[in-house]
Amino acid sequence: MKAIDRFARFLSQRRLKMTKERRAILDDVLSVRGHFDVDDLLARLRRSGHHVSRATLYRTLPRLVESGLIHKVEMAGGQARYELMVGRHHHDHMVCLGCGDILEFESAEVERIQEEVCRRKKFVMTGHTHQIRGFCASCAGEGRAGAAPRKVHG
Amino acid sequence: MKAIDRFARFLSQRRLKMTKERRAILDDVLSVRGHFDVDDLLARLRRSGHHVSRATLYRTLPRLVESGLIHKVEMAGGQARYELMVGRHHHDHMVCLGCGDILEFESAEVERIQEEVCRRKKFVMTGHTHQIRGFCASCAGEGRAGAAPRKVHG
DNA sequence: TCCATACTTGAGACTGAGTTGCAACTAGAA
DNA sequence: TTCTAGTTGCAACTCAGTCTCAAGTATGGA
Repeated sequence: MKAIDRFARFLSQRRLKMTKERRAILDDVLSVRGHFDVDDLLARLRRSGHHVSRATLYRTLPRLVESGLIHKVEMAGGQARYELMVGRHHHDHMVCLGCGDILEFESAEVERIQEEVCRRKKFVMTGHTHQIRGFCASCAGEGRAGAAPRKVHG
Repeated sequence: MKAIDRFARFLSQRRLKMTKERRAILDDVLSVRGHFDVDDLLARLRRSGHHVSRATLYRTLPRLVESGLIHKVEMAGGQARYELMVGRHHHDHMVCLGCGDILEFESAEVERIQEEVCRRKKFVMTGHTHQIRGFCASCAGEGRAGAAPRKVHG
């Protein structure tokens, strides 16, 4: 089933509407690979001639997250990033403090341990965040002391 | 070695000064058990007659973190919490979306896997965040649908 | 003990990410 | 086509945290 149809179904199931703004946002999101933030998305939308307001974008992204089409990555410092989840399964992130790059990793074992921990404490898990911070191979190579953290778009 | 002496040494090693504000903040932090945020701390300081400004508190907390006396816990949504690390070692958190409670867990195995992952990708880890979100035993018990997330102090 | 000075402080302005109120607009069921 | 609940853009707002700057102070040295 195509992503747009999944979203349409998701919306109609809760009496929400498929507007041209929502369609434009989803189209754009589907065309990106890797991680993006609100500004990336907004800039790309404008470039492609769609004038979606920042407010609408902020209102739509949670819908896309709920529908399972994208995933929100909470970064330390409070700004969020997103990534497409269509055809992918859960993974966690390594964030480079040098170049801002995000690497992915997954570990069934970590998932298993988490579930075990929750069972032991009778905690009902609804989600988790597992992020490793540090320096990627190339940033570490050029000497991490010199690599000041910077925000990288795109 | 007492915490205050550790902090004094930490400060003098980098030509920073031990002021009465910093002493008051550390005193207060040492008296709390569990997790706290900036407002908790500020309120307690005022109650105990110390008038430390918000700005100073925000300036001092990173120093306490660097010195290893406390640890910063980045919460989803962007507000930070802190916890005393004196005499404790690393652990991660389970955050209850119902009552705001924070449970702790630790797993040497997860740490091991993380290191393995980093080695494989030649990533130099400087830190990590591993948070499980969900509902604690008592909030899950009373039916999680009804438990709206709320912010709890203390 | 006194001094010099680099480090600190408080107040308030500011920032950046995200949210909200509201009047005008619109998707989509009937 | 009509009706109405849901949606939009804008601008004002919130919230956590940062920054500026003038006034104050801890601390090593004379």
